[in-house]
Amino acid sequence: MFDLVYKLKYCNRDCKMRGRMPKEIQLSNSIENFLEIILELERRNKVARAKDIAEKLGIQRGSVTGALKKLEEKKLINYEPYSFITLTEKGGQIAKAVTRRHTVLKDFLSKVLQLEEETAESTACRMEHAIDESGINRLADFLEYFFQCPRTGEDWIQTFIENSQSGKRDWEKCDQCLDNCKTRHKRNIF
Amino acid sequence: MFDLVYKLKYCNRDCKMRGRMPKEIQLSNSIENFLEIILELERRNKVARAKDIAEKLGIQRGSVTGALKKLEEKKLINYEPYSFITLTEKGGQIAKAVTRRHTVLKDFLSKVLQLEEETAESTACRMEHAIDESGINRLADFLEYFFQCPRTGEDWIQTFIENSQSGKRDWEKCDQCLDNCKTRHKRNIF
DNA sequence: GAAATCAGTTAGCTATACCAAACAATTTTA
DNA sequence: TAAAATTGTTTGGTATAGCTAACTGATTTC
Repeated sequence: MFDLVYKLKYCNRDCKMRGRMPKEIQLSNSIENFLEIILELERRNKVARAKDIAEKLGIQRGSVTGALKKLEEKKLINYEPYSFITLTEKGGQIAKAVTRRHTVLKDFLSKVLQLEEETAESTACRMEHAIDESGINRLADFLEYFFQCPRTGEDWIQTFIENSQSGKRDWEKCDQCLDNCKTRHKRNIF
Repeated sequence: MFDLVYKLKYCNRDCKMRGRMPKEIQLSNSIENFLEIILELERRNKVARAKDIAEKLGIQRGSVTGALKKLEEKKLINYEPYSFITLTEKGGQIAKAVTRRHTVLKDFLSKVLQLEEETAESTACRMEHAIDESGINRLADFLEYFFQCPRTGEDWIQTFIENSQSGKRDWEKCDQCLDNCKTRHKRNIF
């Protein structure tokens, strides 16, 4: 029945809009957002409340009730009418994974690409549904290594930003720059 | 009427799922995908045909007709029933922008993060709708600078991948590594 | 402890984005 | 050029994800 989805090459495999995504395979962006926000509220207030979820997501309270029922059906939250809301084990795991994807992406956007705080935040929030675990793990590794390796890190970014703003490329200075790397590295070791 | 969308802070501003996105502000993922594929087909065959669009997107021919009508309404394509399909000026501009976002993201995923071809492709296809022009421009700058600067580029990536696979960090070798950078840089200049 | 307020639910509605299957137009080909 | 095959459209339907407004349950407050 969902054969087509798998027959496709490249992006189209996962690009199809949501109307009829096989449930057991992937959660919709909307559901991932719900879980993410419920986790946040749980951490802050022990339990999540429909009103706060609605506020955070910028949707009406009425829309929340429907979504909660769906989350309950999928056994992602503990919920019955008028009760408080908590994540199940399964729901918690997914919520944490989504949150991690968000954080890693935001770090890349703000710390490496130096996008503004708000832009990084909103972009990460949209991207977090688009990258899988292997991808996000690689990006996390990248970030870690990037800020540890003497060849990269803060000062590389500074030079990159300067260059990308001015458009100039001054390869005369590279020798000096590499020497500075060595100096900094020695300072960090001792 | 759409006030709520703008009042929200952080990600939620743009994270809301599609049912009622103000049309003049942003195109849906689905529409961006249509434009992208029509551009691709146009470049290959001069015009796009519903059948090929359906195939590329992995949807039924019937679903294409409906979408084409919407695209025509928005003046993004030239279309009337049973006609061939071409992009309007406006549609072409958007299609090119989407395609560029796709390409830049894919380059980052495959060339920097070294994700497999297919994973990079499908991830880029999902991410391309999530990043704005300023973000993609910065990422493009990043890629350009990353592969030009003697401190980064191919060999940095190789070391990063080795390190991220083995998990080991051998900061003893950094001096040698930085010297190698200088040597390579000299070779490239002369 | 009753009235008022706040929070959650329900009901009915809209828009997007798809599907399948029947049908119609266009091309191909025999 | 008529039948067959292909391509495009229409129709009626589903699922998601939201909306508003009326209503109901729970909690304050006086």
